[in-house]
Amino acid sequence: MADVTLKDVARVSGCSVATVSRVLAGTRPVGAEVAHRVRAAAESLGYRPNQVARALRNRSTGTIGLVLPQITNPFFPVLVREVEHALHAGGRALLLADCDDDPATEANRITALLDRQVDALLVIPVDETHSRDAVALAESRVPLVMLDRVCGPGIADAVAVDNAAGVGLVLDHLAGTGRRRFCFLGAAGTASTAVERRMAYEAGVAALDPQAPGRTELGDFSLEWGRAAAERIWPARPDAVICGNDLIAVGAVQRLRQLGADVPGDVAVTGFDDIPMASLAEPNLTTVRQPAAAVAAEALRLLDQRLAGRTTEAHQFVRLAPELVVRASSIRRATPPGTSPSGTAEAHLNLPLDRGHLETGT
Amino acid sequence: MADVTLKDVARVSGCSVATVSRVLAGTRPVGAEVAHRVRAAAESLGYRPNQVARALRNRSTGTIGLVLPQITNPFFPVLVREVEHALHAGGRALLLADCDDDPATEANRITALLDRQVDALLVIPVDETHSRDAVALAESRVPLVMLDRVCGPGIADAVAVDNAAGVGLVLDHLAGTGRRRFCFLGAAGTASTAVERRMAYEAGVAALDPQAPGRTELGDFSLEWGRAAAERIWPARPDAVICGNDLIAVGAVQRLRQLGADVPGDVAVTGFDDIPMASLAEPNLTTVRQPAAAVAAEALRLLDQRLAGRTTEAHQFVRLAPELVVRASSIRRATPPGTSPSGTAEAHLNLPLDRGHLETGT
DNA sequence: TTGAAAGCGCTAACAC
DNA sequence: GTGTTAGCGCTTTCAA
Repeated sequence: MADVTLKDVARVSGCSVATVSRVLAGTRPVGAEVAHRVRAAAESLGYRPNQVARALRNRSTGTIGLVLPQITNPFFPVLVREVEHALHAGGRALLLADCDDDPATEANRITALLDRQVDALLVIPVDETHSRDAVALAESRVPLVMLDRVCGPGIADAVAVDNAAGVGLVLDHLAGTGRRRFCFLGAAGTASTAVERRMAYEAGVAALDPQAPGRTELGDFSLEWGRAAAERIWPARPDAVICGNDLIAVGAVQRLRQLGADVPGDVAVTGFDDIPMASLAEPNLTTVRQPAAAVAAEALRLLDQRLAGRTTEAHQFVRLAPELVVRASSIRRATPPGTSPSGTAEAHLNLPLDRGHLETGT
Repeated sequence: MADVTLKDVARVSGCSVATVSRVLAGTRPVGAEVAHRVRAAAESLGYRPNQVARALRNRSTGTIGLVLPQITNPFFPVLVREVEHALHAGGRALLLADCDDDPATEANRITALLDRQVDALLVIPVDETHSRDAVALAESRVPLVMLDRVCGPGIADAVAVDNAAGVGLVLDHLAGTGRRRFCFLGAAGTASTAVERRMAYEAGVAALDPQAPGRTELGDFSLEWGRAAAERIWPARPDAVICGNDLIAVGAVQRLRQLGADVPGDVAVTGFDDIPMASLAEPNLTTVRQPAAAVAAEALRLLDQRLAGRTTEAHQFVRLAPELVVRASSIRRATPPGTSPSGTAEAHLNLPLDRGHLETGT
């Protein structure tokens, strides 16, 4: 039962290892009768090709590495699932590496996977700048595609959601439902998602609310920080809190309510990503959905393209369109409360509601 | 820069591949001067041992497979993280397989990983009965440890939380805070966690509330099902809803509130696992915390023990103690509402509050 | 202490 | 069509 090799199958079926290999791989024509004998022998012996030997010989392990910042970040598991399924469906396997949100760890993980001769790498870079060198180095050794987050331009193929467009959708929606005092709770780091969302917000909000840039808090993509930031921002009495991701938004909603704010009556709160938690928060969170399955599929398509050999072509950067998911956290009630419960009504700006879109397309 | 082999290092340092191998592996004494030359050459060439070749020769890939039901189940990512970090710290790597909660897929994934010559397998079985054969087969080929969930007795080493003890903690807590009409929303399947929690509930609740067994709903470990089940159970006006996991509990709380129930005023709701979402739900969810880090560490300890050779010893089954985390969803308010808001006060049983514990220990 | 050589299991020339 | 054989890159006897 243990460790049946080609040689065993050859002996039992009375032919050479080469013939057996050919039958099993179907790589070259083989006599029908012999082929049958070989297959029968392989079957009865329970032969399973040793993938390590095959990998050494073929210079291909059939293994893809996925390097991500933190598997406990609730947006990533769905991405992992999509990637895993696609890979196994193609007879490949997934080596997973978790970087603990640390670029140094990320560099180590990447070299560890390269040492293991992965055929290609999928990387969600921890940081737009600090991940650059490790990613660039890896890209020179093996096909590599960044997904969800990216670092630097032209460093490798990449697929990500159009974060600017997503923020644009949020601003349109909030402005269109009468919100006028915006603020932003985002991540300070240089993860590309953090940067892009922050920049898009600044660019888009200027026309809507000139004071808004002064009401920006930057920390990290966590729930705890969302709570703390909400506390700092609330005295400015915004009527719309745009958050860099769903975790921040959920934390913000919790704290705002504790502070006596009515969400969405006094203040709308929006997130980004549409993690499972978003639809469970109280109130359900308006957010920007990332097309996770499409991101994974597109990343693998780019990878297969590189693996198929067109390795010299220029790097591709695919941007996928996000989708606004409007839920309770940003919806004006049919019967608005007569008085501003917090007693701090503010002057509102008057601006056209249908401002230009922010989407940048590809 | 690409593909420096032992032979290259040997040539540059002017000695044989055998010597180079010995220097780098430190496996046998080598002349100090030669050793130095070798190391310098390896360094300057950027030599990295090819793990695949090493694996073929050593009959060990340094790779561990982790097979789990669904990475999107929010309890698993933390387990994955712990396992991944422990493995990489030991110079090993993690092959991840996601079974889509399907035993047939699970069997395929397991053989795929075995074909890739994983040194050992960590398995969270999808199902107590349907996963059995595949796990048993795998266990005969390679060291294998089940974690979190188990299947069948004595099929392999296993480490899991003491689910019965956990349910006991919940029952004690609820009974001790005056709850008297219990009901249970659990999973119908034969995942071991589902079975053990269900059985423990039935065994433990009998003495507290003879009618309780009639108020049991069984479905699956999902939020959606938790919502539906809450709707079915509410007409019976329980004052305590014990759920098989946190997802069910969060769903139940949502629907109960929609139905006008006051949680925890009218009815306490408890979960199991303490996933991140539990502390975010409104109200925060009382639940049973699984010691995820300890589960992972213990599983790897058992694995290393097997890998170290004591392969003939009897299977070990380690049970880890859970911890009750009391949060708002089960706490009686300091000032209880004078009237039962739902207007359906029920007769309460009178039972001693300090019933015997359910814990079974190891 | 060092080198030559065998061989892990497989595939692909290259012969016949 | 089929067999023989040379490696893939590494570790480890076995000799020297």
